[in-house]
Amino acid sequence: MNSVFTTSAEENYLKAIFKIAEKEPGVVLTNALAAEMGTSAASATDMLKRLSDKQLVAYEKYRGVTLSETGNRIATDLIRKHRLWEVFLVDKLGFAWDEVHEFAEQLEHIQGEHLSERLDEFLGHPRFDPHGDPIPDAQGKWMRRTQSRLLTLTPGQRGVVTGVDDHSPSFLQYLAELGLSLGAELALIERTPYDQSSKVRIGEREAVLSEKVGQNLFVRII
Amino acid sequence: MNSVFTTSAEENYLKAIFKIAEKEPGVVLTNALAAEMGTSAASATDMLKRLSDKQLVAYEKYRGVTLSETGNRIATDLIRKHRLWEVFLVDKLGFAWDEVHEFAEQLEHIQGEHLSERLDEFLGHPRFDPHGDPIPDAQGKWMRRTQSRLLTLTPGQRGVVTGVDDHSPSFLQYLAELGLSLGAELALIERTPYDQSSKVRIGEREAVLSEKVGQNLFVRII
DNA sequence: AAATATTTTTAGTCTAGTCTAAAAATAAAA
DNA sequence: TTTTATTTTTAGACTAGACTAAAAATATTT
Repeated sequence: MNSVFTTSAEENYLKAIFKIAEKEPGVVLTNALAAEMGTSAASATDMLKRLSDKQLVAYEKYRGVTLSETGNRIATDLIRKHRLWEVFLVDKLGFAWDEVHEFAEQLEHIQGEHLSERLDEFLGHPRFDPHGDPIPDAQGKWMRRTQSRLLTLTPGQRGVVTGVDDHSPSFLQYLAELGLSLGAELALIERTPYDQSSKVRIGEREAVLSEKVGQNLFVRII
Repeated sequence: MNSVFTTSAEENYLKAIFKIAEKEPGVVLTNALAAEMGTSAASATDMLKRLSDKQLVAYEKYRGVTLSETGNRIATDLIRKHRLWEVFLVDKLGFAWDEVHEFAEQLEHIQGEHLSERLDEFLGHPRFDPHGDPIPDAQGKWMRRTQSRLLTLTPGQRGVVTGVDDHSPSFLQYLAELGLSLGAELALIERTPYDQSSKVRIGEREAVLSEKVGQNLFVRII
């Protein structure tokens, strides 16, 4: 349906623009894009010209870039495929949630008719990936959800883990060791004013979580 | 385990060399390789130098090329992954046997630890792909099988469809319409001496199959 | 064995995507 | 508002993988 041929490199830039604009709405600057991609600003400028020629972005020299309608659609579809493949890798192949990103990074670029529809169907139309991130539907619509950072809980409140804001394998592994996978329940016992660390109960166990963890862990308050 | 980084382009050449050598054992000539790859002889020569530098092939100017131990291992592993993904696409995602080649052609290049082991496990260690081609095991060992071309049957003999020697979508679709999927039974009623066409019974139906079909359809005689 | 045909390699060019260094534009400070 | 700092773009070069045209090597005929 999308009629524009895109290379993997172009697709990765589109995703990066989407990701930056998601956190910081508005125009995306060349340097921010280069940093996100881990390349030089010169390379980013080069690519922005290509993407602009293909009408995938609105780009004004020195002023920054935004995704076009088509560019947005492609980026959304990539994220959809990335997250569907992650569900496949975890639910069906049995990988841990910290092992799947690199695979999905490759799998999201697989081209062809009906692949994501069939995959989505096979997986039972999952709405969230193994890290709790929402999976846009086939029309590119996003599921909205109310979740809070652990840091915003007050002592006595309880929550269910719904997602993370840091996808690094080390953080994900640490959480898994603590028993804090998606769906796990925790209760905030107290917060230390000095360093904003959170003492929590996880099932039978107690643990002290740093401010950094409190910042990067999402829960639904129950 | 393989420690040699290979690009998708290099991998496709290794597969092509393997494929040619499989049909016509011995040294593979540059022109044959170029034809198989759909490129020019100059491009093939270029790539042979690269593959030779990486010790993936034994290449002698003007004399042709053979796969090294490592090259053979990589090609075998690609075929393994290709065929495992085809099983996934047909058995799990519900694609038809004529729709999966292009997807698998991309999926076979996905890199990462343990992916094919996990996929193989998930699929129940299949020994043949949806076209009846054998899937080498994790050690690169091939399953050998006794099968005959339909053309070699004599009237009265019965067989089970075990594979095809032509993977084109049009042939595969035609077979599917005839009810000749993998595992289907047929009986040879008669063979016309004039054009070597085969009149067969498939369940309740009868069909006349051309010499070309008889040449490209494998059966196990029962 | 010489002439001709075929195959293969070399030489030179192209594109996508990367880089560094230098130039130009914009933003911030004096 | 002029100077300084920062950001962005341009210029030029590199690599992988492709191409065409020409040259060289091998194979086939006569």
